[in-house]
Amino acid sequence: MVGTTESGPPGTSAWWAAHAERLERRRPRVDGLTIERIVDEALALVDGEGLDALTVRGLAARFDTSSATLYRHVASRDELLVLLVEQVLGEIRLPDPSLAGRTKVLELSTEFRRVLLAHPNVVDALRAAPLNGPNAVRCADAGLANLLDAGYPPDLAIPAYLAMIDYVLGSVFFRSAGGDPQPFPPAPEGAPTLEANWSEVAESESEKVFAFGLEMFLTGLDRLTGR
Amino acid sequence: MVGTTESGPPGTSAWWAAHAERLERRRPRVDGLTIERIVDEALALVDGEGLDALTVRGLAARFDTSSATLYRHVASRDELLVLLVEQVLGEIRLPDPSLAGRTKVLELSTEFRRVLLAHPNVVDALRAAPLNGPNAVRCADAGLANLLDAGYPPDLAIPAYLAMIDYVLGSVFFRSAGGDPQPFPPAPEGAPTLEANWSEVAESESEKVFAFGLEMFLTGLDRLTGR
DNA sequence: ACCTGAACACCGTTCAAGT
DNA sequence: ACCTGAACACCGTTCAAGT
Repeated sequence: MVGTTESGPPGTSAWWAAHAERLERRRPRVDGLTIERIVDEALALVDGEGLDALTVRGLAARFDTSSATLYRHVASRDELLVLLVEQVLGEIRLPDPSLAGRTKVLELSTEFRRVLLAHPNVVDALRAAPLNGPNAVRCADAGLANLLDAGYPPDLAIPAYLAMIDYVLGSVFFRSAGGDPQPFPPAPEGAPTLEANWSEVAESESEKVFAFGLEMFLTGLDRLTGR
Repeated sequence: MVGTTESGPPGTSAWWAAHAERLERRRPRVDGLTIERIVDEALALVDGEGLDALTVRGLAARFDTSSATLYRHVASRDELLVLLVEQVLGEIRLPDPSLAGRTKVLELSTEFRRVLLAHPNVVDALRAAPLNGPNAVRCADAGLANLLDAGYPPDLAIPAYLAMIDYVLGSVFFRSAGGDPQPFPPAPEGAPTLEANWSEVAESESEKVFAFGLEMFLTGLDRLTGR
């Protein structure tokens, strides 16, 4: 991308600041492309065909143009991933502030998971770069605030916060980018315990498993804090 | 790979059966290559340079040969990923059977996580194909057996089992393939709650966070089962 | 100043031609 | 029968040459 001022790698705070400036300074282009249109199209492409299908060439083709032309709007494929993630995180609706803390904790976790499952092919991009976009920061702050609001002391709320983020990500892992429909659990041949419980294991709904795990976790927290 | 009998996609039970047969039928090759040597080298490559660096051409180069030659031993890059995953899962040591059930649950989860963190670049390959290899099946069966052995009834043990696998995977997500060193949490600019707790958040050890989450989860299970 | 065809250094995979 | 150079259809990214 010609004329880009140095701003560090995509996704860093410095890059986000420079990005905001670029958006303000921009003038109309003859090709009619904007970052917004490009990211929208990229998300449609990734949702439909997977993260690997997001190639600069392929995306350019959707606009009937060449990769070189796209590079006048986006500095790299990595930058595209950063913008894609921020766009998806923007779909997360924070719980009503007036709700009880524990309810907000449950709701935000479930909402985070819902949005990731709405865009499973984007999940891998979450770790491609730092998560310093406005939407990421907004959600990250709310997550910790909710736990504190629920009354858990900081020395429990903080590890609980970090553990819950891991849990949400793990709960979508096998259904995310490039994932086989059912990689796990394995066929139970040669696995006596799995075989004996196979119908219950195979029929488990991931939604219910997630809610169960979340509830167990919070119940443990409650017991530890004497509730 | 010439002469491969049809056996379904890599990672399926049918494929594993055919794979075992192939290993038995094989005769020495003039190039001196074996699947074992290829997988060992692939793992070294992935551990050192990431999953994306595992290219058929690049791997062939490590044996001073061409990609076409490698394709006489391995049918596809996907097959390589399946074998890589199985190799890594083979490093998981199951807990001593004589230990208490709850202890075994904690130990196996921690061991699973340890092995994944020893090969963070392999983690993504876990969902590339079904997990029906002998090592995967062995570990999967032990995981459920341990929970039942701990005394949790099947209708709790099964969702607990599935939730715990998700949790382990989530706990390594941000440190796995292609992951930035520290993508999360974000820099706390504009995030008042994160900012107020920043030193505690930033200094959290992922090992401790993981153990905390696991303990909370099992404590919740204990309470639900009246313990 | 802005745009882009063509090139560079890569991919996974196949197969005809060699031994 | 076994092996592999060369090709096919792709990548991300750059830049000289055009307008």
